This record gives sequence, structure tokens and C-alpha cells, in this order.
Amino acid sequence: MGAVTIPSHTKATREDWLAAAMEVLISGGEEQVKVLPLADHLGVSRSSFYWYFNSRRELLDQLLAHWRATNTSAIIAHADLGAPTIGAAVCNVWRAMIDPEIFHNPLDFAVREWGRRAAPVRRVVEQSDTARIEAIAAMFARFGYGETEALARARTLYYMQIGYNDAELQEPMEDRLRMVPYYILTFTGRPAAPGDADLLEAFAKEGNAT
Amino acid sequence: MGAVTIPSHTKATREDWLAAAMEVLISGGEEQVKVLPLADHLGVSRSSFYWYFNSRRELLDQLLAHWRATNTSAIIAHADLGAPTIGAAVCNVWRAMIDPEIFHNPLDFAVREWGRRAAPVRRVVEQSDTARIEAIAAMFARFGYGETEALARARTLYYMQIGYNDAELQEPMEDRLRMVPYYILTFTGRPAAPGDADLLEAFAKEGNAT
DNA sequence: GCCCTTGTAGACACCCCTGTCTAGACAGGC
DNA sequence: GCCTGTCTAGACAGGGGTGTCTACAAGGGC
Repeated sequence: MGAVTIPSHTKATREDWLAAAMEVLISGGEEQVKVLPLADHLGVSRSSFYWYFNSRRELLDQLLAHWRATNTSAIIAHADLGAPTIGAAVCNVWRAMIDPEIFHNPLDFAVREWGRRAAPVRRVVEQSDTARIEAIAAMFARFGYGETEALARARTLYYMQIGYNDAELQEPMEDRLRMVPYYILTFTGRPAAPGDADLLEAFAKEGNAT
Repeated sequence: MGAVTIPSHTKATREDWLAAAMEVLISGGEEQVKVLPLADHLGVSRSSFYWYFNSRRELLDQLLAHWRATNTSAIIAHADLGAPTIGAAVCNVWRAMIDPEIFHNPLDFAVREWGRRAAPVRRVVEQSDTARIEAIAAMFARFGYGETEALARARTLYYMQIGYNDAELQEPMEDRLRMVPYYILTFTGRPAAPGDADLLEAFAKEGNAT
């Protein structure tokens, strides 16, 4: 991991290509990740790309690897977090999935969509889904839910959030917070305890619009 | 609506183009709907397409219109159905969203994905989501849930199913049925009544793998 | 039997994308 | 000051894609 010396006449580094490609993957999907437009965007010749990468395919593999190494672990970490009540625990997971600092939702969807058409990618996505849900189910189990119920509730929480994010609901944060107790009731089957949504509210107050 | 006479030397009708395009939209997304491959598939010259349609764009508009006219109304109709208990009502909606005869899930996703990138399409999808959720919220309200709770539960049910479908979970039907009472408990906050899942089980018995 | 509408084929102009290859610019080691 | 390794430009070959235009085949109306 020694510092790599970058010649001063370098216009676009490997990381520049990756970052630009990631942006396009997120905003336009895998099919839009094309070498020519990326080269234009970086103000560089297309052939320069082939110095860093063997092919477009290799670039895409790198993007998938990056996704794998970030989003899934973030959710699992938040499901594993200690919490006083199941309601607060649910809020931890919920927060992890709406905080752009923790979980990159547009990227998650870009990869999910990509996987719907590319079998190798789909397998990676399925593994991640399973791992995420297992972590959430374990969370419910820690609060006394039976195995099957924990799984049902984990799936409900997880898939509901996936669907919710998918809809990109433009809902004012205050409306959303007002509904939190009802969501907690639905997800856990127990009334929300006072303080369950504290961390969520604190996060909202920091000025996060979406 | 008079019967249209089709000259015998017609190789591909307007409907043939539409059906082929729909297939591609579903399996490959909007970007894959291309005139040249469709022409090859239909064993016809590309120029013949331009006799029926002014442009690729016009073809896509037709596909969106067809989606609008089928999937959304199917869900709303099933949410409006009478039911003895809220658990059975939830099963009605659930069944509507997993029965390929009623609701074309792959098409729904293709359109949803398309809308993520095309603003006019997105608006149509948003309208549909709102209408579907309102119908489900009204269903909960009919069983005595307060307005906000009904909305929270409607969204949970609807988005969870969207997320669930998105994951294309390959789950044996018997496992799925076994979890139904737990899902009913989660969605409604009330234990499943005997018979709630009867229609769902009948549907499963008809031999529907997914 | 002719014409006219319907539907198709094939060529043309134009655009965008991938991957390869050659030539060359630029800095640093020696 | 030359050589070498790093990086880039530009041209080339090859593959698709959209629309348009002209010619033409094949029935039905008259």
C-alpha cells in the first residue's frame, strides 16, 4: 500500500475513471456506463482508458466489488447494534437505510437493477439480501421473537424499506416522523416506547431533507 | 371498433410489434426496445415498423399506456373486495400481487425502472403508487383503523410486497404459506383468524410455483 | 383490368460505441 | 543528455442503432 507516484502529466487516474463510472452507474444504470462519454467527461482520450483497464467489463467488476464492500456491511452493523427496546433497534436499521452517509441507496438500486439482467451480479445481490435479512432476523430474535416470526418481521422491515426507497417518496421529514410510532407498532407488534425514535429524530434535525 | 381487414401479405401487424416490444421491455428494459432487433425477431424489414409507428418513442408511449390500464386497476379492485376479516382482506391484496394472471409483476418492475430515468414515466408511476396505496389504506380504514395507522399499514403492505417481488425470492410455496399467519400478524397487528388464508391456499394449490 | 391503398424491402445518411495499434509527450534515473 | 516507463492522442476496423426515401408487391374496389 505504498504511495504511488503519479506523473504530473497524468490527466485522469484510475480512481477518476472509477468515480466517474460510479456516478453514471448510479444515475443511468449499467448500460449507460460507456467508455467514450466517460472519456469526454474527464477531458481525456478514450484510449487512455485502456491503459488502466483491459475492458469495460473489468471496470464494471470493480464497481460491483466496491458496492459489495460497503452497503451490505453497513446494514448488518446497524442491525447488530445494541438497543434498549426492539422499537429503538428497528429505528437503528431504519436510520441506516435512509442516511446517505451510511447507506448509498441510489447505488443499491443501480446494482439491484443491474442484477435483474446479469446473472453473476444477481447472485451477488441475492447473497447480500440474505445476509442483511439474517442480521435483522437475529435482531428480532434477541428481543424474544420466535424464529419464524423474527424472519417474517425481518423481511417485512427490510423489503418494505426497499420498496419505500424504490418509490423515492417525496415526503416531508416531519410527516415521516409523525408516522414512526405507527411503523414501529406495525414492524414490532408492540407499541412504540418513549425514546425509541430519539436517534431518528436527532438525525432528522441535522437537516436531512429526504 | 369495427373488424379491421388485414391484407394477406401482412407479415407483422401493429399488435405483433407491440407484443414483441412488450416482451423486450419486460426482459431487457426500455433501453433494449430497439426497432432493428424487433424487426429481425418478426422476420420483417425495419422500415415496415415506420409504417405503423412514427418513431420508437410512439411505440414506448403505447407500452406505458397499456401498463397504466392494467396493473394498477387490478390491485385497486382487489383492495376494494369485500372480506370477513382484515386478515382475509390483506390476503386478497397479497394474492393480487403474486398471481401472474392478475398482476404482471415483471412488467411492473420494467416500468418502475424505466420511470427512475424518464421523468414523464416517473410521474405516471407515482400516480399509480398513490392510487394503489390509497385503496389499501381505505381497506384498513374499513376495518376500524385510524387514518394515520391505516396509511402506515397500507404502505408497509404495499412497499413490502414491492420489495419482496424485487428480490424475486425463490421460496417454495409451502414455506411461504407457513409464514402467512406471521405476515398477517405483522401487517394487521391482529392474530390471523382461521380461514384468512383460505383463498391464498386455494390459489397455491392450483399449482403456482412462484 | 386498372388503380389505389396497404405493407414491405433495400439503400442511404448519420450517429455512437468498443477495442486495437502506432506514435509521441513528458518526467525521472542514471 | 539519453533512455525508459508512464500516460495520452488519433486513426482504424467493426458492429449497431435511428429515420428517411424510393421502389415495388399484392389484394380489393370499381
